[in-house]
Amino acid sequence: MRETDDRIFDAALSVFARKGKDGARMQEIADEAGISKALLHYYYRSKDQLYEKVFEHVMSRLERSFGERLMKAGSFEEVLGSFIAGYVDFVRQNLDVMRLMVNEHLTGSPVVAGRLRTIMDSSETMPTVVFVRRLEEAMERGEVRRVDALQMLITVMSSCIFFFIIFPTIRAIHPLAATDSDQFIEARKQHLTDVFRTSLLTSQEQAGEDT
Amino acid sequence: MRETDDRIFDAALSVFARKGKDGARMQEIADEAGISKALLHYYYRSKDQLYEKVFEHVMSRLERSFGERLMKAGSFEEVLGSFIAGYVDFVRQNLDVMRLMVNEHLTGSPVVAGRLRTIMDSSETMPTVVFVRRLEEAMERGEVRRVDALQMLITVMSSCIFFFIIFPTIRAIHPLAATDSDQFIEARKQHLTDVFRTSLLTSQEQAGEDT
DNA sequence: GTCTATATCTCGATAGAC
DNA sequence: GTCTATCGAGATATAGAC
Repeated sequence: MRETDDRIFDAALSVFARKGKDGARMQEIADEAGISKALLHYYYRSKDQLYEKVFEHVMSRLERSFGERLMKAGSFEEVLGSFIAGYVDFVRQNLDVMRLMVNEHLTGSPVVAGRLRTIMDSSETMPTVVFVRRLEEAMERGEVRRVDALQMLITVMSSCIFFFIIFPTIRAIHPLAATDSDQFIEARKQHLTDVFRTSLLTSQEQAGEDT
Repeated sequence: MRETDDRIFDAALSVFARKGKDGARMQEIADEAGISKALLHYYYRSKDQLYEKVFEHVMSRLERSFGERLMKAGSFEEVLGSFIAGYVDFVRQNLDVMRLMVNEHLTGSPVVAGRLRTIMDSSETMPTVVFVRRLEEAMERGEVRRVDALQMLITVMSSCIFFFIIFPTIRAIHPLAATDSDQFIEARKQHLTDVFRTSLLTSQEQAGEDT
């Protein structure tokens, strides 16, 4: 059996992610961790401190994710494919992290924006940072047509993340998602890679056009 | 000064959207509506009933939005442009509606999925329904290359919605969003229309390829 | 470290005056 | 219709035994 500390952490992340900071109940976290409410307070004096801790950890998990893999990619086409696959997999394996971040944004907690800015600036291996740099380089070389690189980043990220949020609804409208979600997710990676590759890569026959 | 009823409704939508159903506080709603907590209970017996009412209204607002406009569009290229512009504008003008729906999904409330299914089936003027049908027709005619129409819908919707969720972060990384958000949003419509048009429309020189 | 029991506070909801 | 005051449930947090 794992350390109590770990179980608390996972339970807290899960509950905070679903209910938000205010909606979360200490009792629910304790239950999910299989301990008493008192013990929960023994480890973390208050709900605020527990949330703080969870949020810290989430941010660091985001920071060191799959950036290195991207650095190694050769062509921008490879970068695009790796970014999409890596991002989708990361979100799938860290659903609660994603939910927590979304919740943070919805509640308008001022913490997020400032922190993300710092991370984006500092970490040279942040996948998002690598993606933008590689995209800009590829535009320079004429490998891809000219677009606003940051807008492109936002578009690709949105497409990789948002469907996880509304998955219950997607289940209701897409047959494959209902029957085999893993297969649906793989199909989605394919679809996204295809859509954005087709949109970006300049072939000889296709003249570049900008905004 | 508007009807008390209206003020309550707007306040409730706003607070529920930010905090979720559990996280929302009746006191906060009362404050935002500029009335006492007691009066709030006078209008709506319980928090559950208030939430129910708000949710009902939100769903109906989604249902009859900008579907008619889409029906009139001629080519699929027009459909695409109208859908993106219409969707982005709808979300911008109904931010709380979007937040509420996202919150519903995060909390795993079973209400959403079932309801959306019904709406998607029933309403022939739902923008999303129109979009998918028009896309499929355009593929038949060879006006656009073959893709999974539902995946495409998800991708376009994601790109139109998600950036509103993470707007605080976007402010921190995109200069235009920080200085003039309206202008940023217009630029985003342009970007999305461009990206997906380029990806989908088959020109003579460009052979269709599928998943 | 972990529990049960309890103190303390906050929230949803009601009573009753105006 | 609107308020102040308050009840009772349920939440966070603490005390104290093991």
